Formats: sequence, structure tokens, C-alpha cells
Amino acid sequence: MAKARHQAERKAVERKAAAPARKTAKKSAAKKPRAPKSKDVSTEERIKEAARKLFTQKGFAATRTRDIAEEAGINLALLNYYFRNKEKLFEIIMWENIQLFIGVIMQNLEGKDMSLEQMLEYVASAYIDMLLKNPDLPFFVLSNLQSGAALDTAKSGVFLERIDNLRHTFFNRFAEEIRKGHVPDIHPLHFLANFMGMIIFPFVASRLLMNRFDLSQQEFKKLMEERKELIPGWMIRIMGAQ
Amino acid sequence: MAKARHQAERKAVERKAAAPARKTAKKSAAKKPRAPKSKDVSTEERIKEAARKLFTQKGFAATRTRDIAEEAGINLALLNYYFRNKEKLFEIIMWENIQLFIGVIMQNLEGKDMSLEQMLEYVASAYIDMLLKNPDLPFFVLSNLQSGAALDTAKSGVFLERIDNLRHTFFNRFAEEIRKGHVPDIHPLHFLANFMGMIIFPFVASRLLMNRFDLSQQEFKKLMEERKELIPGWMIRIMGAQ
DNA sequence: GCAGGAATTAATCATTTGATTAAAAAATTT
DNA sequence: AAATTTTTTAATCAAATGATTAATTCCTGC
Repeated sequence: MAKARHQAERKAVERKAAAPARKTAKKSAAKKPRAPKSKDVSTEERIKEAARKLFTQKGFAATRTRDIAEEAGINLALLNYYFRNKEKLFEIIMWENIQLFIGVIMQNLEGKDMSLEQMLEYVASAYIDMLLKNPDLPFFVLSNLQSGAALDTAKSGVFLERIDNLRHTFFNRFAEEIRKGHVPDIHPLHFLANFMGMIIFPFVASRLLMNRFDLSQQEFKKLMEERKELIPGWMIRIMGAQ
Repeated sequence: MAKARHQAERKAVERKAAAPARKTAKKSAAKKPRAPKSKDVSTEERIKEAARKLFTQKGFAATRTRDIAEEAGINLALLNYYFRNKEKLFEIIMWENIQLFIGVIMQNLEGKDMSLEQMLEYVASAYIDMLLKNPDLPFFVLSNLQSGAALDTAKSGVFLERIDNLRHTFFNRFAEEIRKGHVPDIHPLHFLANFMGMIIFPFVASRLLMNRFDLSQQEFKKLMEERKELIPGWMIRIMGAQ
């Protein structure tokens, strides 16, 4: 009786029953090189890849688990076998996406000692490269940070900490420049917003821009490449003493 | 028999049965001041208001018709009575949102004769005002233009035409400035992307920015107000001969 | 090669969700 | 105020969808 109690109950009651499945999958993955079939990629990875594509493109609500299964070429039940449920799978993808989104900055800034201008050049270049490879990423990340769901999770601690690191690195240098009088005394949000806006916005509005300017994918890409060098120059101009 | 055939059939077969309902609703609205109950707003309008709020906030897929009904305080069936189905209602909201989104520019530019700098000031100011009132709008609009669905609809013709108008107004002036040598010879997309990015991006990332800079709603608003004046100045600097 | 665990599948469930219907209530017309 | 039309509601439907189960196939170590 009461086969599938829902929501609250389920989380407490059925966890014990369902968890082993995922656990075993994980365990075997850790134990061996994990080459179960003749496939070149593990099933788990194929599901994740399909999920990443669809979730990133269409968001959580608009993505059906069946679509993921089909895209991955696997049976629907396997999705739940490996990842328990849609939410859990989504969370994994979301965090990987967020990592990707901010990781670029971290790699280029953490521990390095360079001038503000160098930082601008490094970040702009790395970011645009990343966005050219993952054009849907900013939309996905911003939408999930916007909703606030991500900002409240436990994991978000790690995320926000890294963001804070970045902010400090960036703004310590920034405060220094202000002190020196190289940069006007304006709230740093303005500069971050400008910088990120110039980098990210064209990708968020890419469809509209390409459509209106009659640009091919290639032409768009070329323009974005141009921006790698242009944006730092623009930023310097903007930041120049008023 | 065959009570509710779906999809394809429905559109052809049931249109005749369902259309009158909406038509009559419309007709009575046109015929009289339309004050059916003691309510201050018509039912139709209340549904649209609720739909606008939820669709704009959560998107099409994540919004349930039941949520709209509850938000509007009406019976679920009324939604279909007035708007036929979820898709139709969504389309109405989407186009109204898009109109709002681009209308601001049009009102401030169409038919007026002003310098590039004046245009920048007018547009930035009007846009930021509008975004302060409708913070979720850019996300909604960009997401629905991004998916491309909107760009393919019949209605998009009107929309794109107005956009083109804007582009021409803007870039005729722009080309002129380039000819005069006042502005570097760079693809105009760069400037549009910068301008729109500086205006819109902070709103798209508002949650993250407010969170990281420890800003209250009020403080955020104040910074955005500042940007009304700052952005045109920045744009002028950016566009200055290299 | 076979025993036992892991991976996979087809079938099925329960719930959600968009939509419809038939009847009641309210408003409008005559 | 009776008749007619418009608006609203409760009940219900059918399809979509996330999830589970029980059986089957596939490996892997012995």
C-alpha cells in the first residue's frame, strides 16, 4: 500500500531504497576504468552530456527526461538509475555550468600578479573563447542565479567564495588605481557591469544581432574575436580620469 | 464520440466551436464599457495581468495555467474561455512585452532630429527607467528572441520592421560620423552591443550583482540612475577617434 | 562456464497539467 | 419578468511526464 508517497515522504522514506542504485553505479565507476559496454563513453557520461545540452539550451522546466534519454540514446529508466531523478541531474549540470562560467576568470587571475590592463586582456580573451564554445552558457547561468535557487543551496557557498576571491583580486587592484588617481572614484559595480556586459551581452543577444545585421555564424564569431582586443581598450578609456 | 481529438485536428475542427466564446467576450468588450461584475478590472484583464507576471518571471514552460488562474483569482476554465489556450495567452503577453521592450527606443527616436550624443542620452535614460519598472523584461524578451520562435512568427514582421527603423535612424547618423572621422571605422554591431550591454546587462545580472556588492534594492536603483548619465559619456569616449 | 552483481529494458504507475463540458449564476435584452 | 445571452464554476478527461518495478541481458571474478 502507499507505493509512491510523494514529496516530503519520498525524500525520507524512499531515499534508502533508491540510493543504493546510484551508489553502486558510482562505486563501480570508482573501482574500475569503467568500460562496461563496447561504447567509447560511459553511459553515465552520455546521459550527462545529453542533459547538459538540453538543460543548457531549454532550461529545467522545458526539458523532458524522455528527451534527455532519447538524446543520449538510452532507456529512460537509466536516467533515474544513475542520477535518481531529474532535479538531481539538473543540479549536477547546473554546478558544472557555473564552474565553467566562473572558472575561466579564476584560472586567469588567481595567484597571478599583473596590471589591471593585463587582467582585462586575459579575462576578455579567455571569456570570449569560452563563450564561443558555449554560447548558451551565460543565459543558463544568469537565469539560474537570477531565480536565486542556486544562490541558496549549500554548494553555493563554494561558488560565492570563489566569486569573492575574484572580486577581491580585482578590486584591490582597482582601489589602488583609484588611490593613484588613475581611475575615477565611481562605484566598482559600474566597471564590472560594463566589462561583463560588453563581453557577455552580445552572446545573450546573439540571435537578434545576427538576424538584424545579417551575419553568418562565421561573421559573428569574427566580430567576437575582434572584441577580445577592443574591449580592454574601451575599458581603459572608460576608466581614464574624467 | 471522439470528444477531444488533439493537436492537428483540434485546430481545424474545434476552432469553430471555441472561437465564438472568445469572440463574444471581445464583442461585449467592444460594445460596452464592460463592467460585468462589481470588480474594478475586467476578468480578461486580470488574467492577462497574472499571466504577464508569471510568464515574464518564470517563462512559458515553468508556468502552469493553474498558477495563472490562482494568481488572477479566477476559475481555470475562464483562462481558456477568454484566451483559448495557454499558447495563445502566452503569445499575447510575449508581443506586449516585446513592444514594451522596443517601444521605449522608438518613442524617443522616431521622427526626432538630434545629435548622436542626444540620442544616447535619451535612449539610456528612457531605457533604464523602463527597466527599473520591469526588471524581468530583458530576460524574458531575450530568451524568447533567442529561441527564435518569436522571430519566425507572422507578427515578427512588424516587430523587425520597427527594429530596422531604429537601426537605420541610428546608423545613418552613425555612418555620417564615421565619414566625418569623428568615430572609428568599426562594425556598428560593436557599438550597439556595448550600448545595449551597458544598459541591459546590470539588470540581467542584478541578483548576482546585488548579492555580491551587498546592495539593497534602493542602492541598486540609485546606481542604475547614475548610469543614465554615465553611459552616454562612456559611449562617447569609446567612440572617440582611436 | 557459472554464480552473482551491474547494467539495461519494457511495461506500468501515479501525478500533473492543459483542456473541455455541462450546468449554474449573472447580466442583458425584450 | 421572461427570454436570451454572457460569464462563471465544478467536475472530468486525456495526454504528458517523472518515476518505479520486475524481469532480462551483460559482465566479471572465480
